[in-house]
Amino acid sequence: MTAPSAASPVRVLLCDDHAVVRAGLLALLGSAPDIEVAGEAGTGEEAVALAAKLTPDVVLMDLQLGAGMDGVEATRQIAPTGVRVLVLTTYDTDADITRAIEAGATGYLLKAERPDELFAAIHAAAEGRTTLSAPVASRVMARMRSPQPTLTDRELDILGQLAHGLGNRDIAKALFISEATVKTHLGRIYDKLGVDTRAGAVAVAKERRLLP
Amino acid sequence: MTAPSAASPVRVLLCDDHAVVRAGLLALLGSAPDIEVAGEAGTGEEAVALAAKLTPDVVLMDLQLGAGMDGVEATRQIAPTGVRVLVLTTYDTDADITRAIEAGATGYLLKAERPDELFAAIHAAAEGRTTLSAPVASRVMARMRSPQPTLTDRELDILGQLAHGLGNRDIAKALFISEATVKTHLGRIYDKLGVDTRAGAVAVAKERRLLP
DNA sequence: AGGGGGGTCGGCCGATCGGTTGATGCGCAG
DNA sequence: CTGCGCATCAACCGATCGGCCGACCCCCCT
Repeated sequence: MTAPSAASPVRVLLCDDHAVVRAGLLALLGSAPDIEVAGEAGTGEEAVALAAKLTPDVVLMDLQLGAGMDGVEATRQIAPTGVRVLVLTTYDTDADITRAIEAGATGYLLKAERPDELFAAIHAAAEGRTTLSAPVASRVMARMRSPQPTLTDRELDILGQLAHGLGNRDIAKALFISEATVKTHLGRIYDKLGVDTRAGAVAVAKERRLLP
Repeated sequence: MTAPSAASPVRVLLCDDHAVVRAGLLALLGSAPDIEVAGEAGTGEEAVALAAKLTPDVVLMDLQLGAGMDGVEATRQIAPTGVRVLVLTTYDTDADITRAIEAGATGYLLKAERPDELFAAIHAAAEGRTTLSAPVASRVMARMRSPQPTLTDRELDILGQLAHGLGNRDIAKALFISEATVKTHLGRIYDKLGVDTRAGAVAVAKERRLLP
């Protein structure tokens, strides 16, 4: 190791909406001598504020934060300030990974990861190095090889209404466009999702977590 | 308190597929003097085996356990042995709550709960008393007042196929029944879910986690 | 100026869906 | 025995969907 273990510890800000998980992480990280928990946040808004106030070395960020700002949005606001964001979440969905990375996350770990990997990843993140959990790395590579088609914002709008079970006419009214336009978008959505029915599109959308 | 705090501590078995959460809970519960972690399990199968071997006072059970046996099934196997099962999970979905309770869970806590509530709930569970997180209790009460319609097994079959985006003809073929029967079931499913389209049914099904 | 991607429309038509009514057989509790 | 719930099937009809054309506009980029 080139990094001295007796040097100043890495200061970490926890962000998770589950109090039990926060408390658990707090206790867990407390057992690592060279890691210090500088603060805790239960919401995205709190995380952004505390990251600015405490300027920790690393923010440990969950993506699902219940109501309000989600982890991706919080990451998008924190990353530009120079504070490293290490995502620690449950899901390894393509959409989550992509959004987190393009929001500026330094690393992406799964909660299923071994604790010592978590410690290592925190130190890596503090130095700006990227760490990805194995399944995440795999998915990233897979995506590189065969790029998934990306839905446009408008297509996601249509998909959102579709997931509420609305018919074409109602979707049209909800989005202030004509029914013909809805059908055009739907056709493209089917193409991109590899599907040919509404129900199938909703299923794939829920599966890939394309919708909130 | 009638319970002496200096008496033998409550022995707890952790079951969660996330190593980080397990380690965190381990550290967290270690800080409670009258709670002792007797073991950890990362899968349902492990939990069942360890519950039989260690006979802890309480099993802290997550419902989502990744692949293999889920938390409900594990609970169903552990509860009859007399070992209390305290569910500690993320979601407060009607379906999850119902299934866990009817599987024999003694309590149902959310990970968003405060740690001291968790400690209290563990002690309560050890004595056979039930603890429910506030949102869970609310949902249980709401369900009591206006009982949600329950889908029959067959209807869940149809719903499962529907969630794959199949058309009526394909659903019929997949389940070895006639298209007419599929439509009859669908009509009842629409009624029960308060919906009138296939896409809507899929959305509600995914929302309430009626499907695996 | 040209080109491309995204969003917006319209029309057409066959296939499918959604709703309804009615009927049969089965198991189970009162 | 007699309901009752559940699963199964049939036939019908209007409404909707899905797929296929082609078209226009706007913005960004080369």
